[in-house]
Amino acid sequence: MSIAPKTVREQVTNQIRDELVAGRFEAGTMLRETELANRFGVSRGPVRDAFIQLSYEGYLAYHANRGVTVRHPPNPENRKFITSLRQQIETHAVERGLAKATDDEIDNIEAALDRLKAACDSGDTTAIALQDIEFHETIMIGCGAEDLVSAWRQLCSRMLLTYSRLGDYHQAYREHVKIFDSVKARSIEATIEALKANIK
Amino acid sequence: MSIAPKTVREQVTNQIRDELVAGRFEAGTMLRETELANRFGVSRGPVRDAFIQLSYEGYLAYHANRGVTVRHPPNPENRKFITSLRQQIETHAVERGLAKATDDEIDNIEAALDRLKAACDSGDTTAIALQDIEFHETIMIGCGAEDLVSAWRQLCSRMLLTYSRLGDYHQAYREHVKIFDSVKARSIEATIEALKANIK
DNA sequence: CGCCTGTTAATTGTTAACATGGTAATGTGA
DNA sequence: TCACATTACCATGTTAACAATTAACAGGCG
Repeated sequence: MSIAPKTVREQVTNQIRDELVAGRFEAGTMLRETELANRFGVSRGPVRDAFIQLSYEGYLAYHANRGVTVRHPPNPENRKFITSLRQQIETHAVERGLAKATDDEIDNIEAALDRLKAACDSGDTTAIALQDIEFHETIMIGCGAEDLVSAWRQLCSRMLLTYSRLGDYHQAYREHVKIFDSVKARSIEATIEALKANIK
Repeated sequence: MSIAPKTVREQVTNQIRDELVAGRFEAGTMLRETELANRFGVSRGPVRDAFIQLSYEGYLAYHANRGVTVRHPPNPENRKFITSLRQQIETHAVERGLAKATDDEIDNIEAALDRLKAACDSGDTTAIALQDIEFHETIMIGCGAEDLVSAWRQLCSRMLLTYSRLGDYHQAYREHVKIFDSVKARSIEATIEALKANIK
């Protein structure tokens, strides 16, 4: 269920997010509604909506009457702390909800894993970063933790601004396979173990 | 620095947020752009912007082409977990940044405390809830943790949907005085202690 | 009788024009 | 030459009209 973006706003939002994660804009850069609207061939409305949304996803900073700027990635110390919070949230979700996950939801997670594999095979680091996070999100939703997803996403998003596990992303993929296998086996302990090995 | 809402969007956003925290809308209720736009005497644009923003603050859930609904407050088990995360974030902010807080920032925190006092004196529980959270936010910003504020806010927001420390809000106020005194004395340990006593 | 399909009313999605505000360049005075 | 006020430009803020989508309902078919 790779959400097919239907509305113009979603397409614009996704496109800008992709470019942000790809590092196309330097941190601190001011983004202009008109410029992006022209580039995408749409009006300023959806671009505006996208700016508000991406601000609250953590990628952009909003300044009234002055537009948005690209946020700086978190500093190393905060990164460590954020990673710890992320582990706690995903662990909590698995502990509380893995047992209740339906087969349908397991299928969704497997589909997310497939998309991650495709991204890894293509070598497109931006796609890998986004699919990586989406895989984890699918697990959380499968565990019935939609409640925590938005806060969790806030924490992860900006980490992506310097996503660079590029070293060996096939290793990263293998870690995710391991996570999925544990999920499929409905083993809470093994899943948490695998998650901890992956989130770092 | 009680942010004076300048744009229509900010006013609309604040107004809707107030009503949400006040419990004016039942959880699951669908909010209509036109209705609110008429009530506030503005066009649908700013209301739309407010919906997107409040969705990402955690109060509303967005459904493409079908508008927004009021989110349900977190269940008791998640509440406990969220409270723990909140404590960790505020503690982390204080540990890393209290020493570097400038006198100006201490003044801002004191101003926030004054506004909380005014709210308590008035007995307006909605205002108390919002000033409570704003006081904590001001501390985090004072400690240079803007980086973590948006995720932190996501966690707190929905808790407000059932803010009910109403029992004795003068006790709550005293707790905040204690926090401020520790902050002013730049005592990291005492501040963390006071925060832990307050966040529960 | 139940299900499917076409229509309709209502709501959100999008657009382009207009209003407002901020920034930076320009010119004036000391 | 520098400080400061003025002004012009450009970007965002807001609006209202128009387009697209949805869900509900009515009619017809199996």
